[in-house]
Amino acid sequence: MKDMKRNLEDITNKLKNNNIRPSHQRLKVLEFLDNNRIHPTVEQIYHSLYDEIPTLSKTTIYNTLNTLIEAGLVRILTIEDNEVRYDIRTDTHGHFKCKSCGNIYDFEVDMDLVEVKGLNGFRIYTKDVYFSGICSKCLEQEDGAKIFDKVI
Amino acid sequence: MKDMKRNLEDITNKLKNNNIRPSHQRLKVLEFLDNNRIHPTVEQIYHSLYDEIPTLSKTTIYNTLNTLIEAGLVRILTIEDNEVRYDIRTDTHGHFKCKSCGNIYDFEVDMDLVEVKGLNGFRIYTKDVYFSGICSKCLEQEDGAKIFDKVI
DNA sequence: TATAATATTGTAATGATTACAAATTAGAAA
DNA sequence: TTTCTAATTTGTAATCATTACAATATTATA
Ligand SMILES: [Mn+2]
Ligand SMILES: [Mn+2]
Ligand SMILES: [Zn+2]
Ligand SMILES: [Zn+2]
Repeated sequence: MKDMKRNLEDITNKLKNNNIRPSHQRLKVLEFLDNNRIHPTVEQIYHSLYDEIPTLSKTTIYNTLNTLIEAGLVRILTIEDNEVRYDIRTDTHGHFKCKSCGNIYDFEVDMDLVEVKGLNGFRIYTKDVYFSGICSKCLEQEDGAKIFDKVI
Repeated sequence: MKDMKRNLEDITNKLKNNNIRPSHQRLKVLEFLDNNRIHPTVEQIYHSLYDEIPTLSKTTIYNTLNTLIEAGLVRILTIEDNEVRYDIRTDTHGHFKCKSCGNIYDFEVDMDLVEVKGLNGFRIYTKDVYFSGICSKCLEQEDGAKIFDKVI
């Protein structure tokens, strides 16, 4: 209870600090991203908030996300064709997509030590890492041989 | 001259070896990807081949690329929202996108040595790396201070 | 050459995102 | 609290990339 309120206050301040009016819709979108760290799509966010906000428009989700991205509070993930996802974590971290369940996991990676060849004289601003494979849950649940045979 | 012919023969064999009929359009698409390592978009490929093949349809470009991807001869790059690109290199390598000129460069990276936390029990199949910043050409050409001030 | 299988083409359909203007809401001022 | 104005939300239309589909053309083989 208290945590919920505190959290909402934090989110409100987060918006205010970035000169973004803390409207009901914006608070709900940011709260959803904070509570559901699943790198959701626009569709997922819209569908999840629709019960609470029956007048909600999908355009508002797009507008809000673009506003949040511009302010650096959210970042966009385009790890695969035809699915754009949104991440409330903006610090450097890697992403793993499970080919079986489709879930996207965060992982920690230190790219500072990685050696690269062919970028002499280049100025690097961002480093993104994207892995894919089968997550531990899917490996446990499903039959090992089955997964091994699956065409990837 | 001779190299061109040889190259075309190689491309034809490449298709045949993968049970893909070496049609005129397919040869031209693959040849373009081989000769122009710029990670082109569908639009770029279409536009470049249109002079040679006036009857060319954009659907053919899509069909051909999907066929080549399925055969593992080409891979798709979705390093940024709203631009899908295609790469004839299918071996593991990194990509750098210049925020100034928009060009995408290949670079060599050894991901085997990279340490990650949070993927215990995961089976990893692919590892992709995507950097962004300013390329050496743009740094040389433009005024340093100007680039530094530019909002990224 | 004749035939059947496959590829190409043009057009229509789909789906995600954006543009835009009207309606609503939030925040400051009175 | 009420009023006023600017910002936000909403619904609809427009745009753009990609795919579906059927007709036409091409290829491989006999
Ligand atoms: Mn993440
Ligand atoms: Mn490449
Ligand atoms: Zn999984
Ligand atoms: Zn550049």
